[in-house]
Amino acid sequence: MSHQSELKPKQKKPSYHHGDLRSTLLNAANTLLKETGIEGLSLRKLADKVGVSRTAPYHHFTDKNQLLCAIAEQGFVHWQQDAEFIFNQTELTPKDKYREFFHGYISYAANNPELYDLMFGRTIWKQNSATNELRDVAYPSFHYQVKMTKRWQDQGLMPNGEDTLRLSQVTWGTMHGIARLLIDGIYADRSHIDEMCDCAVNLFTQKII
Amino acid sequence: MSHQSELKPKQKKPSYHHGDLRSTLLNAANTLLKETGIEGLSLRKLADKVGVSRTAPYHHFTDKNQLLCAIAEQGFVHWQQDAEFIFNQTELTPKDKYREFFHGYISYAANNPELYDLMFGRTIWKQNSATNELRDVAYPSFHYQVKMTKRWQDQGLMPNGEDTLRLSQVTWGTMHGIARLLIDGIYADRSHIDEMCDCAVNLFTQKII
DNA sequence: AGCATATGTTGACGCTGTCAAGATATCAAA
DNA sequence: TTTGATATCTTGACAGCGTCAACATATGCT
Repeated sequence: MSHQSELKPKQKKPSYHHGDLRSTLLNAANTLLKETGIEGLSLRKLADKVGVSRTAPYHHFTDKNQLLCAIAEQGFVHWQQDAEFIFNQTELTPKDKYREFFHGYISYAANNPELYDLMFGRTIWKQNSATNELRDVAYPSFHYQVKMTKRWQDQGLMPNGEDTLRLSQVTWGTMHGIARLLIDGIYADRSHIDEMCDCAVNLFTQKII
Repeated sequence: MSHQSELKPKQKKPSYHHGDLRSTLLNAANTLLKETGIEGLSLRKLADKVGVSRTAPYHHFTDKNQLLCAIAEQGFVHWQQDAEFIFNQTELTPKDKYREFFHGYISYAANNPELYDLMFGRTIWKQNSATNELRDVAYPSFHYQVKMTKRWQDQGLMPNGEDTLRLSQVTWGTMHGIARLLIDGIYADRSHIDEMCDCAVNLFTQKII
């Protein structure tokens, strides 16, 4: 109560109401997530860090789950932007674009392990706990990947004989699997990222191009 | 105290000491894991189910983590046996063997989602929380996979140009990724398992064989 | 001005993992 | 066979967690 003034920097007059608690919580949650991982992220610590009482967040997120979904939502937006930026590079050959995309995906995961874990992990997706808002952002990202796979097939970069959806699931599965092996530290090391990516790209793309 | 006799079936005389608590706990934990997942598996529920007090398990496992590692350990033993059984099938061609192995891996994951999640998930591996006993069982399983990849290369089934370790990481990554997508219900459905596996096998194996 | 609503607070509950201290059984040595 | 060490199991306690209920205060509309 008395120490609140110190903890709300951008507020001229310390007031009972925070004013911008939702986004402040989201930002702090992102930081806390990076530092301590999903397991270490508790609503109480978060509220404490922001300087509000433990139950204040419940006026902005019905659930801990909703908070996690909101963080993941932001992650998907960024991720989608990154992907589109690469696909819009006009000076790259299709193969180089795909290689870039593959490396970018793995790098994103390796550089934001906890966020990746949240976005693509079981905490959210298992047991249908993803919010509708999250689905609305995430599903188009998934579809976008399928669309690009179709294009790669049309361009002759990837085998035309395979069903597009299956091929997309397999190539995405590969990126996802490598990302997870790296993040979880299972028999894969960060120093091998480039070699692993190149190896995968070689396997998936036709020799001709 | 008075109800203990009912809860220890294979014990003639109900006694203060359980007699075989460690393995009883492991069995019950496996069941509980299947039913409720890692998140739902608590030491207290487990102890209650077995009919002992909440802290009794601590005389057999220093930690919840140690219990989880012990369960995963059993999983790896079974998993390794399954893999070896396939590799020892003499009447199959190398490609069919590989296909069988791939399908087997994914099926194992799909049929034992919670166990797979424990064996290959971040709960255990992240932050170096795996016990030495678990490593002693798991690492050889990983190496075995590399050994088999080398053989597939020698047989001309997989491209010889790629580094064996990288190739092994990529193919395993693919299986792991597909397994995770299935388990976590992310844009992959159980009904597509066979098609996805076949697609991946096609991509990884040479057309000639 | 007054009232509904949004947003903040403390108190409480049951769940969790785990430590400490005490109870009881088992086993080896005297 | 008695004794004492050790293994095993017990209850009590603590802090941390998510979350509900009840209450307090600020904001905004009529």
